[in-house]
Amino acid sequence: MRNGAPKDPESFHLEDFIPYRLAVLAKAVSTAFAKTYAERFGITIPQWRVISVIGRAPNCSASSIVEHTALDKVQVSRAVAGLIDIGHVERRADEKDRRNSVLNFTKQGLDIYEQIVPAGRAFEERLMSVMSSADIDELDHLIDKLMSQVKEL
Amino acid sequence: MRNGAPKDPESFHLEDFIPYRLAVLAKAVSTAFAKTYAERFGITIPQWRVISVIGRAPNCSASSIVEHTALDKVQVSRAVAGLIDIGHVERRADEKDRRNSVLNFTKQGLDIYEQIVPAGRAFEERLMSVMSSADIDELDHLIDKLMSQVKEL
DNA sequence: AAATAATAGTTTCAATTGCAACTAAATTCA
DNA sequence: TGAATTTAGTTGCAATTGAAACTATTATTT
Repeated sequence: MRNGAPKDPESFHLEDFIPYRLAVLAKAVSTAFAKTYAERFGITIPQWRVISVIGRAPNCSASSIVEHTALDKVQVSRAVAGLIDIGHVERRADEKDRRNSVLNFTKQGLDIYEQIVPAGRAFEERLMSVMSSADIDELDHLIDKLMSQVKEL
Repeated sequence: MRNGAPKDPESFHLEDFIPYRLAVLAKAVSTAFAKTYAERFGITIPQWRVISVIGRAPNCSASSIVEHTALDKVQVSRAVAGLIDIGHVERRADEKDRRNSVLNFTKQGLDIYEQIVPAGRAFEERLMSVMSSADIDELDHLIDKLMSQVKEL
């Protein structure tokens, strides 16, 4: 085919279209992962992300969670509220700036965190077990590259 | 570190976690892509998928759309209903089996389809423009591999 | 042939989400 | 200082989504 020639619309295959393929893959991965903790720990995907950030950065604020989770402030607010409801997280006000919340695990929340992180690692390991370490490096690299490019569009 | 030694939960970085990275990337790509057609054509992501299938397979049924779009039958039903509402698609009953619908573009819908496919290709091209063709092959291969693996979990 | 089950697709209702408006606290500006 | 602005986070409301029940039609069983 001549270079740059228009292609027939009919020759467009959704299943080969990268945005579609990425969406389907990401959804399948998220769903499979959520199944490993949803019933077991009674938390949602946003709550999982929030827990992982509080674990790394105790005493953090809701806005620092926003920065580290690709969740917006409404999603974080609701995820945190849910975690407080079920007794995994406690919130106090920052005495230096009372607009900021200071978030930490309860004893129970810490316990969940310590189970959840190994479970996440185990899931990732099973997911990646079919890939060589060169594949994994390549995947990381491609995700980074696509992520920067999509921000340019 | 000793092989297989337990890692500190604190050393878990969400931003390096493949399921998270895939979810964030896929969402960014879908959102960026949707922006290129949402206002311009007034359609949603599921409707985009439905249009692309009807274009390839005129006279198709809703269930064949389900098979080709990773949408469930409720999503397809609603997407098709919306496309009928805005005059892009028409539905008749299959005379051989009146449970099946037979879906086709209206004249207007065909017109949209013929604009939308090149727009999709152009988006994909811009997205992939930073990647070598070896990268693209690798990406396709990695997506396939992950997709098969996730089904096993 | 009548009853039963299966298939295609739709609808209902509850839960989730997303946006905009809101409250409260801190900061800047006049 | 006091008024206006900005920042942190929450809430209300409308739109979207998801699961289960439902309708209509065809296929199967007895």
